[in-house]
Amino acid sequence: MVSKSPNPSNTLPQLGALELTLLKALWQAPDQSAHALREQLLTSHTCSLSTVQSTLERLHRKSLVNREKRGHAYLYRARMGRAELLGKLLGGVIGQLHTGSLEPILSSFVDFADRFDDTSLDQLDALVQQRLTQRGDESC
Amino acid sequence: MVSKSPNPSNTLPQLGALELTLLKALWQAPDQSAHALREQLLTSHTCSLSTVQSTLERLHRKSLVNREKRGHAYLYRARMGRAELLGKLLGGVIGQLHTGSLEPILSSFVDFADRFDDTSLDQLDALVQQRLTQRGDESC
DNA sequence: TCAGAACACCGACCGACGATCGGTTTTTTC
DNA sequence: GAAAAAACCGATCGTCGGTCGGTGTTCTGA
Repeated sequence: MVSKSPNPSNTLPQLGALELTLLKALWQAPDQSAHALREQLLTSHTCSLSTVQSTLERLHRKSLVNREKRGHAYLYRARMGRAELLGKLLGGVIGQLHTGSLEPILSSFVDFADRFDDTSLDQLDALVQQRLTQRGDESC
Repeated sequence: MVSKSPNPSNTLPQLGALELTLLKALWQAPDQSAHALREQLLTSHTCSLSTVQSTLERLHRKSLVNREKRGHAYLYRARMGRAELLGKLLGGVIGQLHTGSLEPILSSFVDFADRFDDTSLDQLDALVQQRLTQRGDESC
């Protein structure tokens, strides 16, 4: 097991810059080798193959990517989608600051959405309505 | 030297456990001294006064608390409310994973809210409606 | 079959950061 | 002026992400 309990469940491990870059690359094109990923990054970020491998290894330990041996190389693939990871990270941040009541959280988020652009509140409204309808269907 | 040159603007500084604890204490009762804060923490977390002071100093450097000299001691006060900080942190996480389009973000959040408990979607709906109405008022 | 290429694997180092503390200096206060 | 209290100044420790080189293992093609 990897736990070692360094984390009192207080904070979730931060994602580093390269980790994030690799995840994004894997979302764009799954099942890539370390070699391919490094090639793909060369325009924006140059580093050795070892670095890419180590970082992928770390992502694997964090259960953020799966890998499968193809020949003698690994093919990596993101374990969860962008939206799912975002949900997890949001949950982590919220967990740090929650008061028990959900209202301040929702309020903060509506606030955030409202500041984003002019149409975001309407989009949010639409999504909520859609979800409410959907829920109504399921419960009957 | 204290180095500085903090963030490559990639990730926002993580809040540590003690930092968070102190922040929460300051939200509950503003304008407290390091001494008072330490006293208040003794039940859950014992550490020296120096530790509390250093941590408050760090929060001050991060512009998360203001302080004012009262006698020979500082009185600390959170610079932003819980909801505001939460908004900032949400923005940070979202900034790491945004695709340009807002929709996946909103979707992730609705998803998160829906899983939280049975009433959260309705609460969210109410908040959105309220905000929409409010916005309509302002624009006229 | 065998040599070289490609890759995983291991360990090391660095810089940043949060937590922690002790010693020293400054400020209050009696 | 002396004692108490607090700020101030490092110093240490553990974790983490990024970085790399060396070594061993596995393919692959001539």
